[in-house]
Amino acid sequence: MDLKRLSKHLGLSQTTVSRALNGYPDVSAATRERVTNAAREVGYSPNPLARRLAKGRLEAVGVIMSVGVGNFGDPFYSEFLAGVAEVFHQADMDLLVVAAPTGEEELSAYRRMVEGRRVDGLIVARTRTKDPRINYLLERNFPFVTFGRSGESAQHAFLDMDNEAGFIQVTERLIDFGHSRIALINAPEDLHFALLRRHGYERALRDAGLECDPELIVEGDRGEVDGHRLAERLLGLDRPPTALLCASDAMALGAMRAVKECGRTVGTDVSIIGYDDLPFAKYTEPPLTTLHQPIRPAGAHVAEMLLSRISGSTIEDLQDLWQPRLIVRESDGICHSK
Amino acid sequence: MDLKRLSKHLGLSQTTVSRALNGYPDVSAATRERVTNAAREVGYSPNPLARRLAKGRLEAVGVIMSVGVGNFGDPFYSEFLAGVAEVFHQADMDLLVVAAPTGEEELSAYRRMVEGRRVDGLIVARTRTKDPRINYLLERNFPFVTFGRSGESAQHAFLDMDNEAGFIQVTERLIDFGHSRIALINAPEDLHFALLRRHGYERALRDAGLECDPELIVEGDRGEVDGHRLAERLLGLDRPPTALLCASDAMALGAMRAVKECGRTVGTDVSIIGYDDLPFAKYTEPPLTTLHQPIRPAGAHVAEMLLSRISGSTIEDLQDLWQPRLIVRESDGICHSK
DNA sequence: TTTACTTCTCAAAGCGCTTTGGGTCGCTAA
DNA sequence: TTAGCGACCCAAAGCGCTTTGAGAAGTAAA
Repeated sequence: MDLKRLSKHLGLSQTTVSRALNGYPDVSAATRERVTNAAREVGYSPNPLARRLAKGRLEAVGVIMSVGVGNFGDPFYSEFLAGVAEVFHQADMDLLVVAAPTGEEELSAYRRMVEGRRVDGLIVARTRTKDPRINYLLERNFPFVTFGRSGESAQHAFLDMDNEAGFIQVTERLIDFGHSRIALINAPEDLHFALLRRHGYERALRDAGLECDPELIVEGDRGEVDGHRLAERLLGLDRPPTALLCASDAMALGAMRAVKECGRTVGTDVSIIGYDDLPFAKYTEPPLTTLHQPIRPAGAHVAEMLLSRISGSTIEDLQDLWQPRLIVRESDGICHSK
Repeated sequence: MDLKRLSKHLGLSQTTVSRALNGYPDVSAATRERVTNAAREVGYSPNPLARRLAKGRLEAVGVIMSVGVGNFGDPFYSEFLAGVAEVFHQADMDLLVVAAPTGEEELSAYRRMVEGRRVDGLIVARTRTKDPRINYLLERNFPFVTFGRSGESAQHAFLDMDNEAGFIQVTERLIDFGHSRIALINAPEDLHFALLRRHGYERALRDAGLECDPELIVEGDRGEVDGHRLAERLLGLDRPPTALLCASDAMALGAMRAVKECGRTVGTDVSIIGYDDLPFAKYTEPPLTTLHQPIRPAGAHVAEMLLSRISGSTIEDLQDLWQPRLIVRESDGICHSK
């Protein structure tokens, strides 16, 4: 059923029916009522394509997942998208998602979205310090908000976890436990959050007057596997660390294995702290101390920010920092080495 | 830049330019060349809205994630969507995703998609035996393909893992190890795959002439938590099981904890087998024996199936069953109880 | 020279909405 | 009585494409 037939059926013009349905004030209450009822009865709903074409708004937003090869098990997007999707659904906006591997192809996916006029705005996650996607969007002056800051954060809307504060907190915790050789098993530092985490780590170390041994800072991107590999290497050092700060629970899990394999015990001999608070973290042995971040709510919040960005809010009002929450379990503790 | 301006610029009609760009045979090679070049130069790309409106095709498909509360950490959709999204991106189709909790609201999300003419087809995952979404789509005769079978599988396109075969295999494996009291910690059985897994389990038991004790079949839906709770209960039975077959790695992880808590050791005293082969499964203690299913490729395949369904393929040609792959690690073994 | 095709191009009619820019009608105020 | 003003309603012009139905030009056959 389309507008034409509906209006014919009602003996009214398309104009009037359209305006009645869209809440314009220049139609009488009686007419509006009649129209609304009829519309409901015959199950009329406007063709969104036609509506959008006429209005010149897309009523759609997009998110481009940057997928790696085989980083299965990363629950991030599941949760994040759930939050995002729900908000846009409420707002009657379409959410387009595409998956592209980081790199040239990724950028072309962005171009397709903006130059192909498919969406009114974009969400970008997994931000990098030097992020070509952000530069691109900035220079096209296209509405977007990021989850995570970047090198250009001042110029765009974002929600981010306060990674620096989080890592200051956990590093201080380890220092308080008496650890002085604390290693950082970080994510690749082109990811901006990883950089900030290192800053937090170094800052806490410096503030406590501790040496900041570059040998103790390593990075990798393959979760458990790299966590294991890197921890192994660290523990083999002449002066091995007594605590391992990991950029993710997955890495922490790999690190745990490495610790056990060289005959020491996690929590007493060497402390481990993760990040993410994945459900399995409660069930590792020992249960993993970690930092919690509410991904789903974050997704929802980013979505809301984009909505208000699109409707004209200024960037300054759209820059939020959330605090991660420390979840104390049993994988860390007092330093027993001399 | 729009068609009108481009064609004016070229001194041609919109018709010709349009047809040149869309590969119609009735335009001379020279003209086509001229048009294509000009289009590239000025960066022309057709407005998808207008195109779709004119063609009467939406060039979009949708997937509705059924999100529960707080089932964070479920990497399923991350992987699945990555596969799906990539295929549709290649095919130049938009992928719409919405998230809705199971129930009435979920169904209305489906209605919005089909009656609101937003997509040409849908993908439905996490199918249930009696699945109102499937019934709805069936009765509207709307193109869709599911990941997972349902009570109505005969009537729709699907890709599914052969859950029954998978569970026959692992159950037989445990039987071969000498286990006779094997428990099944299942997902809620309204999820069709859970039902099929039980069938496989029961079938293997019967074929081996073993008793099929209903006391040993339990279900839950909260991953680690329920795995732990249910295993605890099972181990407290008068005649406790010596093997726990779990519907997911998450549950298996919870179950492992329960086993250890009551002082027995996983793999020798009680065998545990999971399902999913999440990355952490390699790093549990002991490493978890499990069934692997390739989610990302599955997503991609489902997407391709939908594409061919939309372009007219018959349902019979679109019903595939993939075999899960057994990953043997160390959480199961010979039964040592008398 | 016609006739009959090809080959290439185009004007115009949609697709299903929204919006602009008037109208018409009945009332009040002058 | 008439101008002026709300309150309602409508015809028509887009939005930016695709597609239909035909026309013009050139070529080959008769």
